Amino acid sequence: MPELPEVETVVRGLRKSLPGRTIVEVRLGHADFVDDPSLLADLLPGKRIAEVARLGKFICIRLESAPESGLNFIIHLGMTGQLTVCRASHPIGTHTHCFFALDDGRELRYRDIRRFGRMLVIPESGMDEFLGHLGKEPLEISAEEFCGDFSTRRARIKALLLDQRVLRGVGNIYADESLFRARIHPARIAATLRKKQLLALHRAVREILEDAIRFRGSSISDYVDAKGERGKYQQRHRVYQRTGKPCFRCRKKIRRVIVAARSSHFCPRCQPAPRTRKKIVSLSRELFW
DNA sequence: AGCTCTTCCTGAAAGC
DNA sequence: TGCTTTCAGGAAGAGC
Repeated sequence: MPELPEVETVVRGLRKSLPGRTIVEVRLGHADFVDDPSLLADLLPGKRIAEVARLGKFICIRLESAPESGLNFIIHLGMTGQLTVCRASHPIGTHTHCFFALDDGRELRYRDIRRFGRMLVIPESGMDEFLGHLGKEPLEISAEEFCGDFSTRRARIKALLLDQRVLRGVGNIYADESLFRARIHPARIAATLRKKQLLALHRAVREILEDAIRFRGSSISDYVDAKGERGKYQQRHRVYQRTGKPCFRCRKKIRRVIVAARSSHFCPRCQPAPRTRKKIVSLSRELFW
């Protein structure tokens, strides 16, 4: 699934071919995930691509066309979205729903098997409001800000890591991998963590994401970059989808539990279960240990 | 505030 | 073998 490292890899790829190109035609197929399909088809043709950026898990393609102010073409890949650039003659894969023809004979294509993605156009003037719904960039947030944002929250740490209003870009894979690196159990209440643990987590999130970007992301099922190539970080996962396999640190079997309605993988020895009240201690043993 | 459940969707995998 | 069921998950919304 595309999370920050995968989206960053796609964005870096798009940056090599899109800036300077003009979109000449928009063709939409089964595109019910587009907020306003006719607006998209009306506004994009004739627009020149100025730059490509990443905002959390969103891809932001900035369009310019004097004398109007800029427009932002925003894409979220959801679970199975693929945004690639290829020759217009390139064979079309199944579930390819959007085509954006460019002025150099190539096409920006969007393929999305489950159609959990999202596409919208936002004028430059609306970007502040859009960004207001998103938390801080995990690669930019300082240790102080990170500790400040987490230390007062009574929610489970895993739920907060996944909450895009807290940090933008972390998803299930990197939340689990970061918690393992910081040796924190996913069900721990954020406010009960020691400063030292929050600092370790801040650092772990950053290191894991940077490492994953270096390996061009994780390809679990459908993720590919802008050239259609798979990532390699899935080979380096320490806990994610390793249920029953030995921990790389201590050899204890990796466990899987549901936290924040998401499967969460962790090492029961390296990431000790949260303390619980006596009454439910046996239940908690069963769930977390 | 924070949790759980539901919805969207398809394909892989498990169950029978 | 082949059909049916279950599950996975990012995000948003409902309800508690």
